[in-house]
Amino acid sequence: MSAPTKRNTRQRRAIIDFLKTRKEFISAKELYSEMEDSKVGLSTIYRALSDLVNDGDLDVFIDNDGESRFRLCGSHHHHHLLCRKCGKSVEFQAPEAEALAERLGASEGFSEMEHRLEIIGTCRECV
Amino acid sequence: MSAPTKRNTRQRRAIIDFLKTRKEFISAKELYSEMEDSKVGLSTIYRALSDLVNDGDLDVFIDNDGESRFRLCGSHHHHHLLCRKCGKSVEFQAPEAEALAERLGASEGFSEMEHRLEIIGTCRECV
DNA sequence: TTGATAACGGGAATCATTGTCAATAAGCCG
DNA sequence: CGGCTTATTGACAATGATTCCCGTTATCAA
Repeated sequence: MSAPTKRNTRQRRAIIDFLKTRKEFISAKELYSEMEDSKVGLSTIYRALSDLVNDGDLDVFIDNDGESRFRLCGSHHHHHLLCRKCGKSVEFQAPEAEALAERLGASEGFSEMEHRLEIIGTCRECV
Repeated sequence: MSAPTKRNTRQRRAIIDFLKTRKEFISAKELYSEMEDSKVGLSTIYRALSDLVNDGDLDVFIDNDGESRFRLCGSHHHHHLLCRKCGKSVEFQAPEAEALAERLGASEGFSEMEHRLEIIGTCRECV
């Protein structure tokens, strides 16, 4: 799955290793600062992330601030339930949502579906 | 649904009127150039779009270039299926999603649920 | 009509991302 | 083990969408 044409550099290894330890989505900048000990340049991080996305090894989505966030594929897909007042968030799996996405997309002739489901509510403490 | 605190200015009317004639999603810049004759400043367009989104009158999504694209909402709550390559979008209703959000939220002690579901895929033409 | 102030607009500022290019280091061959 | 070729790196500049700033203008309640 990884492209065979890329060289196996210290920087690229460091980035992949870091991503393996990381469950949640992370932005390029965050990766840069959390990896500062590894001495990897920001440009290199952007390039590596872009390559990994093209190779299908990373999931991406663009958040509400227009910033891309990345995560290694293959961790379990989940969604967020979050409180509109305190921001507390709970992760959950929703197999129904996976199926729904697949079915609805296919019915319109779409393929390779991804989806995002976000539920916003008021939590017990904030009512 | 529109906020009552906003003034009814020529510019805001022009933007809303333009959007009413427009079925597809449009970016702020495109709106700006297509509305040249109306002499509305770019800052004003960004502000108006942002207000309309906050009031729930506009749908937005961020395309693959990180650019926001806007369109007047229909009256019913709905979700979007969109093509990751050409940006074509299809609206759909998903009563299952409403029920899912309600049930999952309640099971964690949340109330007054809202939700957003977005399905991204590759459309027939872009495969 | 008038006064308070929300909205405007043009340009500067911001910030994520991409481009540039000289220096560096993988991977290969002998 | 060296030396060679060339992909990769990284510091910095450039880009481009969006937001900020602030003096001016327009709305609207009184």
